Amino acid sequence: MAGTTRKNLSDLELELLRFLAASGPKSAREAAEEFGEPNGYARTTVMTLLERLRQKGYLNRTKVGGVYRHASKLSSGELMRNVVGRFVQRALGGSVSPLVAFLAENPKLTDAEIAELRRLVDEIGGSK
Amino acid sequence: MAGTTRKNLSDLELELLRFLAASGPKSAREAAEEFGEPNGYARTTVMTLLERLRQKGYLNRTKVGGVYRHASKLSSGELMRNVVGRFVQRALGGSVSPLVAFLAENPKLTDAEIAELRRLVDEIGGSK
DNA sequence: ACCGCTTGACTACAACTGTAGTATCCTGTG
DNA sequence: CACAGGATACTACAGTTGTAGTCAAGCGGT
Repeated sequence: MAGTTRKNLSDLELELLRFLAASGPKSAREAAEEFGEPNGYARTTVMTLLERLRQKGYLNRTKVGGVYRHASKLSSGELMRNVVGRFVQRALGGSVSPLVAFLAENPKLTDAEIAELRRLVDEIGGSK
Repeated sequence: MAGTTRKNLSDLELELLRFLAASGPKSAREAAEEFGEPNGYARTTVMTLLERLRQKGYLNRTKVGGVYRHASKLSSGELMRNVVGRFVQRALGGSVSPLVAFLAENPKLTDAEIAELRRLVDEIGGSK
């Protein structure tokens, strides 16, 4: 397996990583401006987070024109899968029922999501 | 709404709270034996956790026959909803798509869960 | 060659977590 | 009533997280 077991991410680290994964590689500067500022974090805070993410193995860093560029190793989708999977393990003890229950009670689903669920249900129902 | 915004739970705290919510009120002794021991935690560790949970407002404590009895304020179901909801906010930025995607890719669903999803889909589809 | 500005490294520090030892306080028993 | 034992409280300590300041190094201009 390709090292899916990286270190834990804190909430803030994850938020930044999600941003990076979604928006593509950023210099510290850009990250600070596009993520930090709007969220009220100082430049140095963002840099600390970037460094921690890097040390935890979530980022690739390459110097481009004298400036580092940080890119998430995981795509947005991979990251999300990872995060949800970890959550299901750690917080739900491996059971997905609470997810299903949550979706069932909280039907703020977009059309796409509904379609996805329908597809899922059909698929399972059909192949069974 | 009745104070849904309690303090954050750490992983371990949550694990213990899930146990309490699922198994009913326990004395520290029982919690240590039934939760701590099997998981390799010392008695005092469990007691620390109980106390932290109590301070965070998740437990009711009543002295019964000279011994405290700790009960989760939330039912198992409420707790799970709470936890999932918080996770969706904090870690997924409010989007449930990753949950749907996770379920779609990870179809280790029980029959009951599948039925629940089907019901959900039908319900939404129907009312639309 | 010097200077300011941009980047990045190092340092800081309190709160929270995981993990538990030690000290104290009841309560029943003799 | 004094003591043993269990129950509870107080204390500890290193690692993580949120949050950022300060210092130093490099580069682009004069």
